[in-house]
Amino acid sequence: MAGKLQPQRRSGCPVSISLEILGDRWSLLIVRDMMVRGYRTFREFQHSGEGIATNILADRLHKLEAAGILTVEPAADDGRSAHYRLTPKGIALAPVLLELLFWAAHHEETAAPCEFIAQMEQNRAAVLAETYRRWEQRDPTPLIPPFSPRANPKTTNSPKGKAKR
Amino acid sequence: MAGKLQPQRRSGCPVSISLEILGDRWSLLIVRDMMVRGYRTFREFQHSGEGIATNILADRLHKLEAAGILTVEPAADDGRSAHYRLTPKGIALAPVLLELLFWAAHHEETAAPCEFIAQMEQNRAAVLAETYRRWEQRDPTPLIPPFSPRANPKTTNSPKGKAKR
DNA sequence: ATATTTAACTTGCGAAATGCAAGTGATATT
DNA sequence: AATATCACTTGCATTTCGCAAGTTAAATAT
Repeated sequence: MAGKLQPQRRSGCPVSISLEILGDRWSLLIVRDMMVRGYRTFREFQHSGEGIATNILADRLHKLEAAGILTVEPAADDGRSAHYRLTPKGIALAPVLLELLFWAAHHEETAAPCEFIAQMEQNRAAVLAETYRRWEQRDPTPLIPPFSPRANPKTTNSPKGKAKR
Repeated sequence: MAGKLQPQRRSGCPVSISLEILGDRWSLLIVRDMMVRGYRTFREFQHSGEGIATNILADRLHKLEAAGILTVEPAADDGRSAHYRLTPKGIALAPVLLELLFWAAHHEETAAPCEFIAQMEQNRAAVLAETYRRWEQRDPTPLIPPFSPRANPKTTNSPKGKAKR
């Protein structure tokens, strides 16, 4: 509800502005989940592997919505659930995510197979086109399977804890 | 001196790893200063417009060095000063910065002239090649002039304050 | 019809990061 | 010899983060 508007920018530099909106450890990860994995619900983000806390997740979803990067609407089939979706402004982050992917794949030890990365790098345009198609057609099948399936077993409010009382 | 090694990764996803290293409001801005403006000294980063606090700047420079993104060496001509320089891993962030630049230029109100942006988008490869050449040859002339020259007049430890006593 | 789950949050709280102003020490300049 | 500059560091108040637990409404099971 609180449509908090940005108080002021520290400069007019586009890079600086990007970082004011997206410069934290979680925002782009949520965008990744929506973009390449087809995630749409709070629950899916929560269990996507990196173990984001629920309060932080709620906060980031609000901020991304306020920034015009995603929208929310109640799920048609389940009154409890909501569906988050990238806006055109949100899906336009695809090239940024792709370059971050390539950079880390080359310079850090990641779970991404080199061969797979090389293939994507040679077909950059096709990968982006397919990403865009999936978004346009609301195709929720994952573009890329999650690397390293069981990365962080511990999750806040683990369903394992079976509500003691 | 404290070469602090990353304790552990939250997942093997390259995007996630990128964000663990670069996911804050300042790190990529320092990389931008080095890459496109040719900045090399603490002082230049400090006065680059966005008003980073000196303790944060020192911290980020250490972390970027620890991550292998930049190196430091004492300045040849001035014993007080140090020169920071991007490593190959650091200059490889050029495509990421470029995409962040394009994204904000299209979707936010920035100080970047549309015409200028359009030209860069059409010559992406050339822009990257020139960026790389400048780095390789240690050419410090700015690739892009700072947008919005006088953005944030207030700076920590402003030199205006003329050391009262 | 009632009890139990489930989805999506919110709240409380200690720990860590951030931002600001001032201070320090080693050069360099006047 | 005195002063200015560079690259930090320190102290401290404020903000954000991360974790665990609690809440509300809607769906499902009994």
